[in-house]
Amino acid sequence: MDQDDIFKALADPTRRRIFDKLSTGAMNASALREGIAISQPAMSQHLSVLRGAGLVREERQGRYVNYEVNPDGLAEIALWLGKYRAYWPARIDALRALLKEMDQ
Amino acid sequence: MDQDDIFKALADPTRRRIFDKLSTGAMNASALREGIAISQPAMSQHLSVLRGAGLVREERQGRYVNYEVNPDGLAEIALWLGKYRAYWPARIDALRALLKEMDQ
DNA sequence: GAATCACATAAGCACATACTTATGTGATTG
DNA sequence: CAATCACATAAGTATGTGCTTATGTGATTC
Repeated sequence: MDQDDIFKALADPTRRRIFDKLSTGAMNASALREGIAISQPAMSQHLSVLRGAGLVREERQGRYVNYEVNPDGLAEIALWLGKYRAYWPARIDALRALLKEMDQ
Repeated sequence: MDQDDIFKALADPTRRRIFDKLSTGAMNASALREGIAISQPAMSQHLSVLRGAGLVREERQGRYVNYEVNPDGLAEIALWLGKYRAYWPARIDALRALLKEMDQ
């Protein structure tokens, strides 16, 4: 779950799409496949990579496996981004607005 | 300069290291090589990828080419991260503190 | 203006990665 | 308990990627 694993995991557009879908709510691997043209093994492999990177968590539920976003992975990216705050100012108003939103 | 280019660019640890070094201040390709065991062509190729992703800008200065961080690339990552703000709360205090710091 | 410097580009190669088909595994169902 | 379901893993393959050596290009220097 280091930065290398995280960036490598997110380098694949399909995995970003899977992660994005998961962000709308926890769901199992079969539900994740709906709307994404991908085979069952491919989905399983992608989820394994996302899990290894700490971007996703899983939980067995009977014969289903429920997946959900793991905030730790996102926090790691936030920390990486934070290192370069000296270069943010120009276009970062949107991000600042989001954080204000969170304060409510 | 889309998200795919950005994440692919950052997926390589050498490129993240180059970007990190550049974040300490603009410098030319030769200066960037110092302290990083990398050939001249390899450096040139990495810089080309970073530039294509919009993470870095270049400017000819005589026979040198000066490189600097391009804030647009970082802003793009911030926007990506912003989509998942619902999952931030747990560990995001550091980021929030950084933004407060910027307000000063 | 010939040599040199800073960097880019070309071509080739070793390795990584994302997919496929086939099969394995643990849990539920009839 | 046999069949089926949800998912994981294995093995093979095609493509991508990061490096190398060799060469090209534009600018400076002597």
